Amino acid sequence: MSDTSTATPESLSQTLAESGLRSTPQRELVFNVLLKKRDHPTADEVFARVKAEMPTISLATVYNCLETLVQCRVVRAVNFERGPTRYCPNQKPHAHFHDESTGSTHDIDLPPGLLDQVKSILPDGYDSNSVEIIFRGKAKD
Amino acid sequence: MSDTSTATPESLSQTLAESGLRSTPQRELVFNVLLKKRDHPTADEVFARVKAEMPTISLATVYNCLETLVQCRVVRAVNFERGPTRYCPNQKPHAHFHDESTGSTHDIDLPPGLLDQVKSILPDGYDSNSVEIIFRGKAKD
DNA sequence: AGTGAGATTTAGAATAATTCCAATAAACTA
DNA sequence: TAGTTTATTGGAATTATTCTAAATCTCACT
Ligand SMILES: [Mn+2]
Ligand SMILES: [Mn+2]
Ligand SMILES: [Zn+2]
Ligand SMILES: [Zn+2]
Repeated sequence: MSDTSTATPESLSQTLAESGLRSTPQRELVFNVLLKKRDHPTADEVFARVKAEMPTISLATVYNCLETLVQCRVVRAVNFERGPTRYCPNQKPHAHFHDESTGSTHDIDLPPGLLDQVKSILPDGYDSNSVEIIFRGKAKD
Repeated sequence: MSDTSTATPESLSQTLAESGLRSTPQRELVFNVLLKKRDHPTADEVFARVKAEMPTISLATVYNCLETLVQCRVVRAVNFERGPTRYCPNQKPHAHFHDESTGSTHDIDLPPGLLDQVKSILPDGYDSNSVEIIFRGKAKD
């Protein structure tokens, strides 16, 4: 059973190509680091993880790569409070749960139809192409 | 018919007092400016509007007042993308619609029960005390 | 009314995250 | 392989916000 929720490493170079962008070791590594530990890291955290494998990479490049991955829609940028942007490789539509006691962020699967249901509250004249749902609270564990 | 969705100017000093804080001309004015034009201004925008009436106020004070109003829960801080925090005096539970073509933000009323319905998707062990819903798209007008 | 304690405001310095820039390097194309 | 375009890099610049320390204000108490 293959995971359709995220692009696989092999498919990244294809996705990049489809956008007229090149596959580079930096882009591949940044993406792999996001896939490996899905804790919604900041750019700085991605930088630290990536540097362990590619010590010469620069922070500017990490920002560039993340931006590129977001443009290609293989990664989502998440902002739920002032503070560094966080990055998420989960391609499946999902909500975010921000645990206020630990500071950690969890993905919450959405039951089919929920997004449409939520979109249906929009008055006439509002045409939405994306819905973001953010929970805040405390999670067991 | 009184508007129960936002605190009235008179009630602010009471709300402040309940939190052990003082009512000051700066706090009152910052709050009134938010009530007067509900376009989710940034701190800088609030500063500009407030300065028109109180030319000696400082930006630091505007930040301080906004922070105070958020603590007292008479104002909501809104962050849906990297970029300056925006401030909203609508106390009623509501969603935000971010119009990508104009950059403007609209409040969307929530039908009763919707928040509970959305909260009900949370798996066991997740205890949420707030839900935020953000739409992105284009609005007529 | 006068005094002192604590709260608030203020200007400017400091910080954090991100973006910009101009030079180098790498990748693709012909 | 030469030429062209795209990507990476380190450092400077920018933006939004927070911090700091001094001045001012408010309130409670006399
Ligand atoms: Mn970051
Ligand atoms: Mn601002
Ligand atoms: Zn996520
Ligand atoms: Zn609002």
